[in-house]
Amino acid sequence: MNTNVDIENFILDFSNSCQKKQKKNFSKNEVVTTYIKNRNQLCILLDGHADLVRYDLNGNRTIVEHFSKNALFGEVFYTITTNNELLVEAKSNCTVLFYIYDDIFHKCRNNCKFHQNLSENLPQLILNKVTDLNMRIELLTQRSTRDKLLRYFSLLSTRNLSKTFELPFSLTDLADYLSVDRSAMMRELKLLKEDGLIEKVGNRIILLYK
Amino acid sequence: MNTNVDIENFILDFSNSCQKKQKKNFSKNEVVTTYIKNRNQLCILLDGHADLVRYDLNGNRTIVEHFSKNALFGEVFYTITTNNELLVEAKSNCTVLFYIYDDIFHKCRNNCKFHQNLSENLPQLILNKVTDLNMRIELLTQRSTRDKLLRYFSLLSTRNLSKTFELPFSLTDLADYLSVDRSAMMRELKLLKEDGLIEKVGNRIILLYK
DNA sequence: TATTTTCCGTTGCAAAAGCAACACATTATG
DNA sequence: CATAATGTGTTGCTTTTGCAACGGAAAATA
Repeated sequence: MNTNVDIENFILDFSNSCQKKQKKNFSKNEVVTTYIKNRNQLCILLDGHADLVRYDLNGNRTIVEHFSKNALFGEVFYTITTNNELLVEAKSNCTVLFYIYDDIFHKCRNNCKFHQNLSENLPQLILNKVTDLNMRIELLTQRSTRDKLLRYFSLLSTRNLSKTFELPFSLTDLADYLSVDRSAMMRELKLLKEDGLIEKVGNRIILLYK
Repeated sequence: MNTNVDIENFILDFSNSCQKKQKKNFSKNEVVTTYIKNRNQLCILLDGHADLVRYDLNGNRTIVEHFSKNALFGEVFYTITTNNELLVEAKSNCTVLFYIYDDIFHKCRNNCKFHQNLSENLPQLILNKVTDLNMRIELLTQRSTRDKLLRYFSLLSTRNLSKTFELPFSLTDLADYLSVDRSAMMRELKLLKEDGLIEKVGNRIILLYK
């Protein structure tokens, strides 16, 4: 079921017709939003790339999610239970729509075209998010750094329909995304190269197995 | 926004009125379903507890998700990209509704009460799942076994509104849920006790800090 | 109730991952 | 363009984790 076209149109409608929204642009490295208890914000990334980042008390930085076009984020999706900072950082110039989730559903009682579109399309958008999160969990449940790398590469390879692909992260960020120590990850990358499983040219990875 | 009552009613409606469904009972340890490519099944757990379990090629068992009342699962939420076995195992007697996702949305073009309810309530149900998955990711991104345990305990404590709570897992299963070695986890549990951070009486944990 | 199976708790040893530090390359920025 | 900031690649050492194995407790089952 390819719903991409539907979703494109829906988001356009959404971004043009809803009153209770804000549309903002951000440049690279700007903070798009910080997660705040009880605010219940819902955001749609119209364009660009951004990361949800957590800074914990040990000083570790974790990239919790990586967002690209049409990704959803905001407190609606996240029950905040710690004092860890959670922020969304723009990784490129990007455009974001902001809503308060409760508004959307209160207005849903009216029968306007916009809200009809909304209730038809939001499930699919959220569903995409769920599958993303499940892929993320599959990554994180790999027991070793090596397996995390291989799983991640295999995912990118599938997504690109090619054994060759660009990393969407710097290596430093990749470590924060896999939730491992950077130097340990570099060591493992070297081993993967030595074992002839991958090649790495700059930002480009080539899978050599299977 | 408390939507629990709505969702209860919706699920009742759902389970009584939809033609293209199956309702089945399972007893403890039975396999509820196996994830199969391109089937696109959607399941609702009406009652009981069940786990989504992955067996990987290294022989590791991972509890990917833990489901309780009203949880959603099935291939709709999961893009299968490996040959790892993914199965849902009943952890107690349970009742499950089975649908094929595509059917649900094709029928949505009609205006029957059931599908109106569906499109109103499914987003909220899925949203609950998203927040669950995000909590899961927060757990898995903890860098050490110790932090995973503490984070998990803190979650259960918040959920129970008490520093004392029952583990919903056997210790063996808990290790598979945190994606760590069981013996290493036991060692860490012992250290937590020795450091005076927790007490453990049978299946019951008592948090001693803060 | 007897017996098999699963789970708990522990340990020694090996392997993996984290930490800290550094040099060098690359990329931003005044 | 000069300089600062950030990212890459590497290494020695320490700590954590995983593995294998075992005995006993508890639970399921015949």
